[in-house]
Amino acid sequence: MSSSATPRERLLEAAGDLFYRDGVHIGVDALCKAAGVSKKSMYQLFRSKDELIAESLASRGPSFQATLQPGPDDRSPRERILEVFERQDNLVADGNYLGCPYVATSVELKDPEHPGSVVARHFKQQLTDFFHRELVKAGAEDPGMLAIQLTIAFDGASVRAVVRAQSLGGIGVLTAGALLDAAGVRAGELAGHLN
Amino acid sequence: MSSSATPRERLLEAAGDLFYRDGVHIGVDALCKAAGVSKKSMYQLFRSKDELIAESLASRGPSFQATLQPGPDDRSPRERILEVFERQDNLVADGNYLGCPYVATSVELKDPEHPGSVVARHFKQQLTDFFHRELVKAGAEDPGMLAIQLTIAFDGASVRAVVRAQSLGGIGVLTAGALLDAAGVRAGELAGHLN
DNA sequence: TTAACAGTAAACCGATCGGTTTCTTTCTTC
DNA sequence: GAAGAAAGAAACCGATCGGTTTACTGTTAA
Repeated sequence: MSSSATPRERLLEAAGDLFYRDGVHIGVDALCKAAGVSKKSMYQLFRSKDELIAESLASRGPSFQATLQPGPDDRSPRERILEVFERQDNLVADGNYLGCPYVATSVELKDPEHPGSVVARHFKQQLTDFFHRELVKAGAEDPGMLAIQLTIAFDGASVRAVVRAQSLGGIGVLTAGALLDAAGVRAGELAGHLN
Repeated sequence: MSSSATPRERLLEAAGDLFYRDGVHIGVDALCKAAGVSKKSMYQLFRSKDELIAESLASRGPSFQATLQPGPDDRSPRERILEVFERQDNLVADGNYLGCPYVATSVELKDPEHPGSVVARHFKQQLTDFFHRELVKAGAEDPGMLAIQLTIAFDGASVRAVVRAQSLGGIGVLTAGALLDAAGVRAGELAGHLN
């Protein structure tokens, strides 16, 4: 039950929800009310609203990662990469999708030195790193470059879902597939199978 | 000189600048002060701040289009498409790039029915339409799909520039090129030259 | 000359902003 | 049961929010 969680946990959860749903400009009063925590407690637990923004983003990192990235299995790197885009497609299709929380926060904050922007940059890099690991396994020629291209496809698809306010209908998966095709990363292929 | 422009023009210009630089949550007082227009005049010229957001976005549409899309020339569709990504690369490299104004506004507003979001959706479609026209000229197999993929690459590259707060270094051009490669749209090729 | 108009400056409205403070309740731990 | 810490409720701070109103200043046109 949520009221049994500590004030800190309740604040982080409410902040994650409300900053995502309404944007980081939502007021501290509304946030504390939603969390069932007094402002006094909030300002004892966090130095400022800005710090709460950053910490709430950071606390959701592992959960977002688990949502998007498949755990270890024996599928090919290409399949595991495309799985990320399929999961994104499902997230969008489920409704209430308002874009990648890290991107949204970065865009709203404007300042790249804001603690929230720093956290966002860090977690965005983790998705690129996942792509990179898989591409190395696949023996891709330029895994660094291709991992960035896939991240671009991911964020571009996310933006499309937000701007058009509709489902992606597999266009993200297709775009990622096209990028993998262009780089010669084929299905079922592992580095050891080459040559 | 800007003070010789009409109050309406001054408001639209200041709104375009400040909503982009600081976000749409900037106050009406600061905006009117920057425009050198009284709040009374503003509320006579625009029904609400929300309408001003939408109108300022719309008034900048043609200028943004001219900045990104090449005019008629005799280069190949592929070259003209890649030109868009080169111009985006230059925009980012010039500094003070805070992402596509339409995407930023959509993300900040959250509500897809907000008049600003409607305008943003409309102008984003115009970029996709440009890609589509060029791809038809090039005789691409599925110009509608590919035009969307290119728009995804464009917005993904834009997001990357914002989140990482650094130049793109040609990654957008390369990503678009890879998508065109995967679809078989080659340099110097026009529909009439096929077969 | 004067009446109408367009525009600015600034006060004003209730509400909310981020943040602090005071007071009270609740819970733990002897 | 008493002492002490933790945390909630709510008042409070100056500033700002979107929006309205009043009062004054130019310009224009009859």
